[in-house]
Amino acid sequence: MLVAGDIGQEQAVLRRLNALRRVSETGAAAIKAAVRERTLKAAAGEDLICEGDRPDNVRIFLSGWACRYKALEDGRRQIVNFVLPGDTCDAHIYLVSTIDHSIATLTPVVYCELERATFEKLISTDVTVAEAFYCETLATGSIQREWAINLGRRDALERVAHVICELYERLKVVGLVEGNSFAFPVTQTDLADATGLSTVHLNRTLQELRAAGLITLRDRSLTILAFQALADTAMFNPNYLHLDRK
Amino acid sequence: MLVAGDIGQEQAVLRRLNALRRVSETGAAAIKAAVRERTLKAAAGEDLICEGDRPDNVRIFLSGWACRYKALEDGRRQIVNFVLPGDTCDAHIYLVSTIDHSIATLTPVVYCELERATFEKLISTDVTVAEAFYCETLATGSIQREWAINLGRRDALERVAHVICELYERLKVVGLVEGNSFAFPVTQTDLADATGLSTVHLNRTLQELRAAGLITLRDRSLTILAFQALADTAMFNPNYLHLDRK
DNA sequence: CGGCTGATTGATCCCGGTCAAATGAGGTGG
DNA sequence: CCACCTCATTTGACCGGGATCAATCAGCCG
Repeated sequence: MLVAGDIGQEQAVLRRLNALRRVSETGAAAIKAAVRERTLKAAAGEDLICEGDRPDNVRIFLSGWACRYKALEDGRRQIVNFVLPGDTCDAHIYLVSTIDHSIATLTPVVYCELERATFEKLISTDVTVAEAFYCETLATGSIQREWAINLGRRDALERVAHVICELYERLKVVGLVEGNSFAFPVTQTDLADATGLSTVHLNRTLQELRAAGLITLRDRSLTILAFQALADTAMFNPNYLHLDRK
Repeated sequence: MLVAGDIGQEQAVLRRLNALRRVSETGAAAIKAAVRERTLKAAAGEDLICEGDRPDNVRIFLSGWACRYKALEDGRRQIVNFVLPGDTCDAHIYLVSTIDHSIATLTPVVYCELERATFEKLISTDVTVAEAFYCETLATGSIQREWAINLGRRDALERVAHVICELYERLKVVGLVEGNSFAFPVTQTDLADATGLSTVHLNRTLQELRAAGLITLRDRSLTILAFQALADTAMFNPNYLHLDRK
């Protein structure tokens, strides 16, 4: 139920890229064509690529959730970012010799892979396409910086609230928020790994957010009951997402 | 004393870019020429650009240290990265509409600013130049991800050790390590903000590293007494820096 | 029904934060 | 040369947020 129908899935990609930087008509057509060329599926809980691998293709996610993560030798794990429908993973990644993090699916996903030549052809067709993908890279970097302050300087309640606000904004751009609710297929273990908390404390923090009347979370569906209050407790400022929606 | 002589400062830039991805002869010449075009100086403790500003130029640092940081309304601050000689800040940044973080100098610095047109001309002269700057962007993103796991999943001792290992490797590439020592012009307050610790605890952690015989730090000079032991306690793996030195 | 995964709760502990003060190293003006 | 100020480092005492350990519970599947 998290995977939308196969037709029109490229809409998420266009919505996301257009929110970052407007793409021309011809550019949009080229993206659609490229995306349709090689569409793949993966089940939940699969590693699409692992730290240490040689980089291969650029991946564009059409539906479902994934995450980027890094692990320490002793098993500690940090999710460094979520990958949502419409997100592009690592444009130009083929320029480096090894991958520095892993990407795992959290749900069944539909995505497309573009080989280097295909991707380079795509961005050379139209300067607005090249710029949009560049903005995607810049925005991903910006999110990563925000996560640094989230992990380094916010306390547990602020941290969890912040991640929820971010996901809400990012999902809204690609049309996956209805009212103030969205599918939230993330395990508490995953959310703990994303916020740098233990699962026990994450659970208690979620309960605190619920008790404060800020969110509802059950059956993998999250509802924000009071967005502004949630954003205030998180000190959330959406600028860093670079989604210039009017 | 932290600012090297004005002649040949572009060496750091070339050394760094070449470590990321080899640049052609003509590309190197173009970079040198562009860097010489507009060289600026700034004192220690200045903000070169602030969160919320409109992006202006691409900056390439020739000497001195700076940092990128983000701050919360209540004054909490997180340094999200250090900027070292040879580093380029935000290639293509002019594509987004507002800057999401600030850059402050930690020492007097010499850097150059390239306007959009100049930068675009530079990367269009030679594909190896464009690719090298792309790799710089990718490497910066990779470092940011490593910092996420550092802040989220390593304890104080591991964290501080890790940052030191990273700085050692990055400085070595640009020739700023002599033996196992390098200039370390970072205040304990700054280092605390980089590691997400309080200054008090950072101080105690440094003492622990000293007591373990891993480092020496005085008069703004840091010596690594036992690199492998330090890397082991940090669980440091340099792959994420993407410095493919032989 | 048994087994599995994920959510929840309780009890205890400790890493690292906070508060407060002392020490030291320039830097400056009289 | 000294008094004084500022900024960085260091130390001591105490506290609390969040980790850890250990069950229990709930839903789902074969």
